[in-house]
Amino acid sequence: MKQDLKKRYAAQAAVIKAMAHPTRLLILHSLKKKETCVCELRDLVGDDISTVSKHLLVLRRAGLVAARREGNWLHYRLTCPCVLDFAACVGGLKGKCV
Amino acid sequence: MKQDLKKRYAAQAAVIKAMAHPTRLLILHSLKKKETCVCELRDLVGDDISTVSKHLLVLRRAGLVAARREGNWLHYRLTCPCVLDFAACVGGLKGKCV
DNA sequence: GTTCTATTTTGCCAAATAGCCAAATAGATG
DNA sequence: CATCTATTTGGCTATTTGGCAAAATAGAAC
Repeated sequence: MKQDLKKRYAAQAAVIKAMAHPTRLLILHSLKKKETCVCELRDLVGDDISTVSKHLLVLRRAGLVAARREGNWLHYRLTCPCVLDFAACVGGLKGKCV
Repeated sequence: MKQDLKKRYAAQAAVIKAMAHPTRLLILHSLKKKETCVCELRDLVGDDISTVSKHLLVLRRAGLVAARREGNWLHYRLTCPCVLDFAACVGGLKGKCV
């Protein structure tokens, strides 16, 4: 495998991996509608808030979300809504393809 | 989180997770060009053939590839080329988005 | 300063993953 | 039948992940 190719696929895989969790997909879809603070996301997801925070860290590191502070709250937002078009494509994969 | 929603995101995440590895992305992109046997993929990837075989199992289970036997060889093919459009979008994520 | 609230970080554990090697399998061919 | 070839499976180890709970942090408000 050529080195530059290897690097490019590693970079792509890192982003895809960040999306590869049900909770994180839920968060991404929720953020598509509007900026949301962590506690609101915790209510939506239902996990411990520290767990939600870790998922947000994963998404932040991948460059998929960013945060904006407003008083005590951190408002998270999607940086690149286009990534969710993909999830829809993937949605009903089985059965549809050859 | 509503149950049906949870299930849908779990199903999507399973497919995305299958794509979330540099070697598997390489394999998928290679298969986009043409059907390929395992030994050819091993040469391309450079890992042990058993490792490549396991990656193919992951992709098969996700419904992303399928195999066709011809003599001694198994020819793998992409079942749903559309999934790769996404990888391109994800490629240069950092820097491009807000 | 202290206190309160939202969020992150740390520590821990169980489960999943990726890789190699060796052994097993499936089909072709002698 | 035995043998060869392509591929898969099983076993092992090292590493990563996801979850909770407790402790730490950052900023607002008193």
